[in-house]
Amino acid sequence: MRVATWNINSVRLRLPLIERFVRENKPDILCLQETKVVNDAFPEGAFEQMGFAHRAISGMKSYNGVAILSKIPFAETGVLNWQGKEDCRHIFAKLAGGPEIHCVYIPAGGDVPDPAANPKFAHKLGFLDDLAAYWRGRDDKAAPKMMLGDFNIAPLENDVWSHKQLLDVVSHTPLEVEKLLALQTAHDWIDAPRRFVPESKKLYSWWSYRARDWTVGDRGRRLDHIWITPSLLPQLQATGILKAARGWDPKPSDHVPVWADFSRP
DNA sequence: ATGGTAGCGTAGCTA
Repeated sequence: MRVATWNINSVRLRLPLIERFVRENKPDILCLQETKVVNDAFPEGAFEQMGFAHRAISGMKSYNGVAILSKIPFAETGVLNWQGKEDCRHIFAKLAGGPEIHCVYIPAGGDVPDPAANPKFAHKLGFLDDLAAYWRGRDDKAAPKMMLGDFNIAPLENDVWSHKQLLDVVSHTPLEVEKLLALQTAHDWIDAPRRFVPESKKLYSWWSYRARDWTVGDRGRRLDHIWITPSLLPQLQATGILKAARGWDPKPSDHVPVWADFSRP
């Protein structure tokens, strides 16, 4: 079973690229963030044709939006809200006879890394606190789950192109990294791609649009993550980050797909 | 220190 996550930055605009990814990489479960479309206008037919007969979507006008597209039936789906906002950032689906899958889009947090001066950064930190409290409060720690998506934080030194130069840049500040690690601890989450790529090696999933040439200097960040519970670790076979998708034509997302393969129990 | 690009939706917000 292959599970993938991709911040697609408009599901409607990026449909041809999604079709290419699905054709070439054959995910069984595809989690999307920043779909940027209300549910009524979500291109369900295109996903049906790609073989995703089971779909959980949560979208709003212009911003955010998450979706789980699946070839495997769901036993249950739901939407979760944090910080008192219904802003379409968290959707989950429990597979029939399989793990629970949480697709999350953590707020980006604006530009100023000070929660007193920047409400968007305060929202990001509060969202992380709420999510950690949710996972700390669940009493079924042993049940297999994964949480994946655009977390908008690159926690490790080699999750960014320059640790020193990004210490004051939202996405890599010590404050939000600390909150992300607290969230990780709250449910014993395992960082799946780092099981295969040592922390000493650079690993990115995002390259800014705001560069003339995204390949110059390889100034990336690992903002997109796949976390799994220890109960799923024995089934984890491989992970990958499809860097080539950053250069796909026409009009790529600034994020690339991250995937993980699991053996079926 | 600033601005750079992208998407939605058609101005300005968010990233």
